Amino acid sequence: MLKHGILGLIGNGDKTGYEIMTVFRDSLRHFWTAQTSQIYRELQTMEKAGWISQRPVSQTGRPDKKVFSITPAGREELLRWLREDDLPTGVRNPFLMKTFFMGELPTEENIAFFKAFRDASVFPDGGKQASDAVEQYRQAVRDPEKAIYWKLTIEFGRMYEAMQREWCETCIRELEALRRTKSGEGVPEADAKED
Amino acid sequence: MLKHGILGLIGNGDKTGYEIMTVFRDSLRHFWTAQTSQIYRELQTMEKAGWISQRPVSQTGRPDKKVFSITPAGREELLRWLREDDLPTGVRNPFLMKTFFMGELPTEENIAFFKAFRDASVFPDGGKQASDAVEQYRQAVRDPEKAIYWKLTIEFGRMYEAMQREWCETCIRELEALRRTKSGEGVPEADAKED
DNA sequence: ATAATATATTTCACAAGTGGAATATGAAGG
DNA sequence: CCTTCATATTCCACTTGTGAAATATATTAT
Repeated sequence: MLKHGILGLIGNGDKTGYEIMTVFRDSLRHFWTAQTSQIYRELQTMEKAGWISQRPVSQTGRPDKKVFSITPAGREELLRWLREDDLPTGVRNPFLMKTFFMGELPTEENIAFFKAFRDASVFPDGGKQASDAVEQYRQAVRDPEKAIYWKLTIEFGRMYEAMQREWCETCIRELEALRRTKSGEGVPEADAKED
Repeated sequence: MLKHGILGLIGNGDKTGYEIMTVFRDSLRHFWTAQTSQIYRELQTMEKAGWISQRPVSQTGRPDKKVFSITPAGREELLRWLREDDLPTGVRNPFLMKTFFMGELPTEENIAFFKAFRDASVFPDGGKQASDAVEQYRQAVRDPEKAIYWKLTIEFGRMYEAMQREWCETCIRELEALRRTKSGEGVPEADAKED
């Protein structure tokens, strides 16, 4: 997948490894993260596969750089990938993994965990920074239609965050109810009017 | 993370590699997937690390098996991991990666993609099968409090699916609007009464 | 001066995950 | 009888990702 992400970025215009790294860091981080080392490695593999080609550009006042362009074979591969319908495998949610085993810890600690998780956010600004990055990228690429899709990914990020917050609230409610049950253990049902 | 998931499962009661595989396949698949080979490999590493210990059990009518138990060191590690607060790195959403580059394909094709994605589901039964698995697992473990956390992970799955469907609807709406704009290009606004 | 920052790329050891095959046993179904 | 299924484990080649450092140049801030 990372390969194809990089391929797509180069497809939108020639880029150096460094530029690709900054795009991942600034614009795609809400749905994909990648180490610099990984990006440069993939670039090498992709060049060997003939998807992209390299052109050295010497600069004054800056280190020289290697500009990558997509080849016809690369463009073909990009379209093939976009059309391929292999629901990609491998869900992997570390937070749910922890949640699953939280019964090992005291309820109190878990309530605190969910409160912290609820208040954490990838979009602390409601996605403004991400939207700005898309806007900038759009001007560079000069294709307003593509920007629609970029915005949709940001919208997903926003909706995901909202859902996650809601889920955390559910968790907190459930655990607070559990806490009440435990503290009230053995007490004869004085008043069943509790909701 | 997989290591700790396996550790947690063994912490809930002795298990063979095969049993762990079935739990991942039947109950945790909505938030974590793992290959059999990976599970057995992790078991080896964990034994070397002293987190778990092995006990061979010969069976008649079945191949012999190796039953793993958690050690005191393993239990300690499990609690350490649960309390550790390293927001684990690495978001990775292949669907959003595709969405980001969909501008390469005709709008029509993308609408079809989102419709198919909207109708696909990990919980085609609304989570009933997962809930049943939890119920069964609860009876095996005999700790009703733990089941609360298991149900919370299923609830997350349900909310995630709902959110995803909603997002797909948004995508479809946006793209259908775009399609209308394109087909209506150059045509003077004959009737603005379209919704 | 000099320290930090931004640009730009490479290397390396390691950990984690994939996908497939191979091996073995007995039960159940046709 | 033969195949398929469920149990049970192992091995292997490969890809992907992590984390950290090393190297180099020039600008900007202290």
